[in-house]
Amino acid sequence: MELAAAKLKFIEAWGKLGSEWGINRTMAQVHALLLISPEALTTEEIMENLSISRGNANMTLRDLIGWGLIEKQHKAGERKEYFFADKDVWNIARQVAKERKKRELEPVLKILTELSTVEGDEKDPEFKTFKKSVNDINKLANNVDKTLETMLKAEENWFWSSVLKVFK
Amino acid sequence: MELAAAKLKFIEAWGKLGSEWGINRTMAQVHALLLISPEALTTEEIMENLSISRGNANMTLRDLIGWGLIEKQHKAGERKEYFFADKDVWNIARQVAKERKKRELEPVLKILTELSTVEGDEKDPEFKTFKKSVNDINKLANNVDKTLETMLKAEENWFWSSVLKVFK
DNA sequence: ATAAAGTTTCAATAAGTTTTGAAAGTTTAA
DNA sequence: TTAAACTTTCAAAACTTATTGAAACTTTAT
Repeated sequence: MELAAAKLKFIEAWGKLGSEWGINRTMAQVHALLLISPEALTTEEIMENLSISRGNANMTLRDLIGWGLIEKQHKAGERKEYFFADKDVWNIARQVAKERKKRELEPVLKILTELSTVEGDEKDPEFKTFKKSVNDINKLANNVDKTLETMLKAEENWFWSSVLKVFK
Repeated sequence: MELAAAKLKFIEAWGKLGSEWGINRTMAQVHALLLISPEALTTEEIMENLSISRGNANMTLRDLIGWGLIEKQHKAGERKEYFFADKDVWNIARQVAKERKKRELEPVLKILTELSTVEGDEKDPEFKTFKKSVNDINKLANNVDKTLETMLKAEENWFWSSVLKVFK
C-alpha cells in the first residue's frame, strides 16, 4: 500500500472508531492527522488536509487540547500557532480513560450512591429487585473506578506486565 | 428517596450512560426498566412505562435481544410475549464487551494489520512517523483484544479476585 | 375460513448533532 | 495608532440518527 493511501485510510478508520465511542468524527480525524505528522501543523494546514472550515478546526483543536491529546507549539519568529499530538499510545489511552472517568463514570457513581439509599419494604419484590440491581451495578462501577484509578497512575511496563501475568 | 422516584432516576441515568457509550438512549432505558422489574413485561407495558411508540419498542426489544441482554418469555395459556433482562451484572458486562469487541475492535484490528504492510523509504520522516504510530496502536489494540478475550471466558469470581489482586 | 390478537416493517417526520462562514475580537509589528 | 495577521464565536444550514404510526403481516382460536 502507498503511504498517501494508507494515511487517508488511517484517518478515516480513526474517525469512525471515535464516532462509535462518542468522540466526534472530526475530532478523531484531526487527532489522527497529527498523530502521523512528524511536524506540528498550523490550523490552515489542518483545514486544508481534512477539508474542514476554520470554525470547525478551531473548536476541534480546542476540544483536543481540553482532552489533553494535543498541544500548541510556538515557533520562534512566527506568529502562527502550531499543533502537535503526543505520539505515545500509552499516554493517549491514559488520557482518554482519565477524561471519560471524569465525565461519565463519576457522575454515574454519584447517582448510584444516592439511589442505594432508597427506603422501602423488604418484602416487596419491586423494592428487592430494584435494590439488588442498583447495589450490584454500584459494586461493578466501583471496581471499574478503582481499576482505572490504578491504571492512571501506572507506568506502561508495570501495567502490561501485571495484566499479562493475570491474563496469560 | 421514594422507590418510584428512584426508578425514574435510574432509568434516566442508565439512558444517559448508554448514549455516551454509543448505545441508543431508548435501548438503554428499556434495558434499565427490565433490569429493575421483578416480572417479565409485555411490549404494551414497556411502551406505556417509557412513553414510546409500538414501532420503537419493537425495534429496541429486538436490538436488545441481538445484544444478548434480554430474552423473550412465553407464558402458558397467553399469546402475548413477555421480556425480561438477565439481572447478573457480570453477564451484562461480558455481553456488552463481547458485542463491542466484535462490532468495533475487530474491524479496526483488520485495518491496522493492513496498514502496517505499507511500504516506503525508512529515511522519510513522514513514513517513519506513520509506521511507528500504526505499529504502536496495533500493539495496544492487540493487547486489549487479548485481555477482552480472556475476560469473556472468565468466571466472575476468578476474574475479580485476579484483578483485585493486581489493582489493590 | 375468518376474525381477533399480536408483531413487524418502513416511509415520513422529528430531534439532535455537527459544520459552516462571516463577523467580531485579539495580538503584534511598524 | 493603525492595519495586517491571526483566532474565536455563534446563528443558520446541513447532516445524521431516532421515533412515530399506520399498514402489512403472522399466528391462534373458533
